[in-house]
Amino acid sequence: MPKLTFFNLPEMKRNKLIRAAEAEFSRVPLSQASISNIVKAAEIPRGSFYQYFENKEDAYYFLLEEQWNKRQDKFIASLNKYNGDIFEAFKELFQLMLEEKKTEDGYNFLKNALLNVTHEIEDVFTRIFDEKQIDTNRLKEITPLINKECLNISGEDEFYHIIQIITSVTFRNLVEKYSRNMSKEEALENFIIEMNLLKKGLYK
Amino acid sequence: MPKLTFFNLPEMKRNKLIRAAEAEFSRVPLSQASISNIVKAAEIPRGSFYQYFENKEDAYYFLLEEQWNKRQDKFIASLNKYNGDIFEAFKELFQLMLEEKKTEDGYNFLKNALLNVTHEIEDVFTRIFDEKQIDTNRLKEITPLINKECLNISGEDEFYHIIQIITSVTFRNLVEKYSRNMSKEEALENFIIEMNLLKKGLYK
DNA sequence: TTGACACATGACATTGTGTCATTTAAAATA
DNA sequence: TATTTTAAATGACACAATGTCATGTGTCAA
Repeated sequence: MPKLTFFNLPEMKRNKLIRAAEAEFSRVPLSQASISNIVKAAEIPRGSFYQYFENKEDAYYFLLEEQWNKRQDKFIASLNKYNGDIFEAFKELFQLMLEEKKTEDGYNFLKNALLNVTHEIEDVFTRIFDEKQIDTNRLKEITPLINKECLNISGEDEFYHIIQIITSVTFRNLVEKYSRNMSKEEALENFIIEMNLLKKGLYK
Repeated sequence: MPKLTFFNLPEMKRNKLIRAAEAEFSRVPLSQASISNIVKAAEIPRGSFYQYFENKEDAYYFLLEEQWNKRQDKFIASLNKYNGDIFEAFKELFQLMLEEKKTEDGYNFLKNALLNVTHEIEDVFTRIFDEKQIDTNRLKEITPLINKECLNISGEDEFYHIIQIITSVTFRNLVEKYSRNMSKEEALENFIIEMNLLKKGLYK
């Protein structure tokens, strides 16, 4: 997390810094991003950056989580909207991710994140469902919303694995969309085919 | 690919360099690995490294592909062994990957690869199945081996997606094994649960 | 013997990181 | 208001890494 001094910053200065960091992380993936570029764009001295953040990663994950939290909320809203149909909720989340326009700031930020998913980055995306991360998952909110009637599960344990499966497939479809520069329509079509396969089972 | 001079190197010198590179890429993930460390361990001058490789990445992907090709061969052998049962073949591949001992050189190399899967790295692991990569996929070998009788598919198109699904789930199980430091047994158990869910379908 | 060529070498310019002693500003206290 | 204390800002610096390039070395064919 950023240090206290960051949050105490006057809004204008903080926003300028955030925009500068976003621009740098949109230009190149985390590992190639440079603090020097960020401070140059934000017009702050190098030492100040370290007054606000531990390091590059600290700034990056702050931005990534901020972006992602918004979508988590929308996902939970979708679950409500579709009476707990988890497939429909994932489909809506997937579509939401496709909406990002190439011209918008967020597009390249997201693209760089997805094409360079370290385990830590994937964690940010999936921790909402992660049994093991008690403090950041939102299973208590999600689980009761879900309509388990239509899911083909025997025990509570299997439910967790179902989420894991849907998540990995959704995630890979998203990565592929960006790596292959697919159109919205093409990406959605592939996604739906795979979701239907998941539903009906791969085996006779 | 490494340059010609690399392959012309006397075997001893080349092996020493390979071992040095492997050691460095086992120590830290690609983005943090340093050429300086490699040349120090290999006892070659810095300029020589650039005589042999384009850069760090060039050396890395050479080693990664070398390691992975061996396992691809074993995967195809498994497919034969189980009369084209793709689930059994994937299970054997998964088990093979679990066999890596913590003490062995390969363990940390693999771990660093899996916990920092950029799109390029994932490509190395999955290109054997990739329709779009005509020169490196091995679908011509694999497809005829597969027993499609027991697969729940309507068209040829769906077959490709089935592979995609199994691959993503297998891959994530592998990543999780390393990120959570799971035992061989625990990892295998989870993997089997998810493969069975895939077979029977997630939906009633 | 000489010239051509491939390869080897390490110093160098450049770019980046994280730290720290010092300065500046703001807030608390007398 | 004057003084002290605390927090924040600043940029020079030490260190590490990258990729290049001018120069050196050795081999082989003419």
